[in-house]
Amino acid sequence: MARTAYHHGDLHQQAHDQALAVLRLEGDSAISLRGIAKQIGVSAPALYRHYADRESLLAELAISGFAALRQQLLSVEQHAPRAALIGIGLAYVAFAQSEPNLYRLMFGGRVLPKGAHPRLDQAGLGAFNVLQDTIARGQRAGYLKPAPLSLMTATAWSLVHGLSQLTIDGHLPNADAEPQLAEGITSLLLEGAIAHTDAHTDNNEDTP
Amino acid sequence: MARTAYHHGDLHQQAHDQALAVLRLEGDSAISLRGIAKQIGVSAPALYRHYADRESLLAELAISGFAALRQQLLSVEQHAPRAALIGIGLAYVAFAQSEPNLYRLMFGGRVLPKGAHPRLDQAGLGAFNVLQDTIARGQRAGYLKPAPLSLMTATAWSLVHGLSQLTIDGHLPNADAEPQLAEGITSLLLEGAIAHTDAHTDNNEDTP
DNA sequence: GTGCCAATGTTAACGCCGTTAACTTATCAC
DNA sequence: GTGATAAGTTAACGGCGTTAACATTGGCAC
Repeated sequence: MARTAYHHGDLHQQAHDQALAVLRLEGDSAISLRGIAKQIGVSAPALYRHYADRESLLAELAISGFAALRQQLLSVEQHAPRAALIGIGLAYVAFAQSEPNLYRLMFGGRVLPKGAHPRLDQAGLGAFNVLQDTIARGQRAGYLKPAPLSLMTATAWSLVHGLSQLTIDGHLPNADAEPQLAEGITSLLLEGAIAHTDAHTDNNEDTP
Repeated sequence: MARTAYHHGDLHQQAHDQALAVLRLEGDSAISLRGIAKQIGVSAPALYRHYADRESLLAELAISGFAALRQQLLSVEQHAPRAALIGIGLAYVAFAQSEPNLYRLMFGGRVLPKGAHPRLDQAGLGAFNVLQDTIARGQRAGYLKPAPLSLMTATAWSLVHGLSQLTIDGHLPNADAEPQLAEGITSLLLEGAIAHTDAHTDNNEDTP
């Protein structure tokens, strides 16, 4: 069976793209199968040949979102431990801010109760692992204290996820100095996470 | 106009309670005005005498959620700075875990785009201020370093909010040791936030 | 080439939803 | 009592997800 052009063409991909466009502009609640079908120029039940239901389409959007997040995190320079850790935090928050509606879908928790969609869980782990690997590298380099890896990863992820969510929803009152905020927050956490080897125990900022 | 019993009774409050019950059991997307009206024993348009639309009902649920969160945070013992800070973090996460669907509604971001509902924003600030006051107290006591208050508050809030969201959605892989996790995370951040006065630079736990 | 099968599309319909319009009823002020 | 008004009613519109039943088309066996 050809995947290039059949009755209509690659309806699967077109529906995915159209749904992503609606998501970006109006959020996931504005995604309707009937609306997508109409804008593609196809009948609504045709979508059910490619997606089991509306939730499956949203899950696929979230999966591609996690893949994109993973790629953005993988592109962070990994030479200097401190720069890598701060860089990955900034990259994470930057992704959420560049795709707020997609990020809300990925972590909204309303769709797909976490164990229902194996591919979605795996995609989330793929992004999570990049963060964990960076922290493990910082530990092996002796930059981070040898606390349990799971604890440090959970802490770092909680921080960047919380900051992402709060900023894209406008909850932080003084979000004006936002880039400095992300860096300042990451640095503040790092000061509690670095190994105190009599080298950098105090305010050791490397920002101009 | 009496507020005790009219045609039906206190429909406003009953609708609120019924919606909250549905929210707790099935999440906000399961809240339908028709369903609530039917279970109360009233006609669906009757609800429009008390709520402008479905979003207003959800906003009111979120407002009462923020009030409940504020009360829970206010009940934290405020004597010792470190105990107060860890206690408020644990209380915050405990609230999210005890009311996951309500917490998702409060911070979901899909409903009420942040500036649309003034009472909702004010309720959020009410909870936020308790956290900020605790941090300010810790600074005045000399326990926390004199970094900008907005930065420290944003960091703390990001951390507890992120941890709450990740745990209630089951994203943290090893959430088995969850109470220890919340405390360990809070302590880890604190080690970067406390003032290093040659008094408690290392692992200075005050828990049994 | 022909014929069949499975994949992919169509229209019609069901039941639910939010919301509005038009109307009815009960309570309070006087 | 008698309006005015708040609080309820039924009827209806349009949109939604989803399913059933039917139609079409591409590709493969022969």
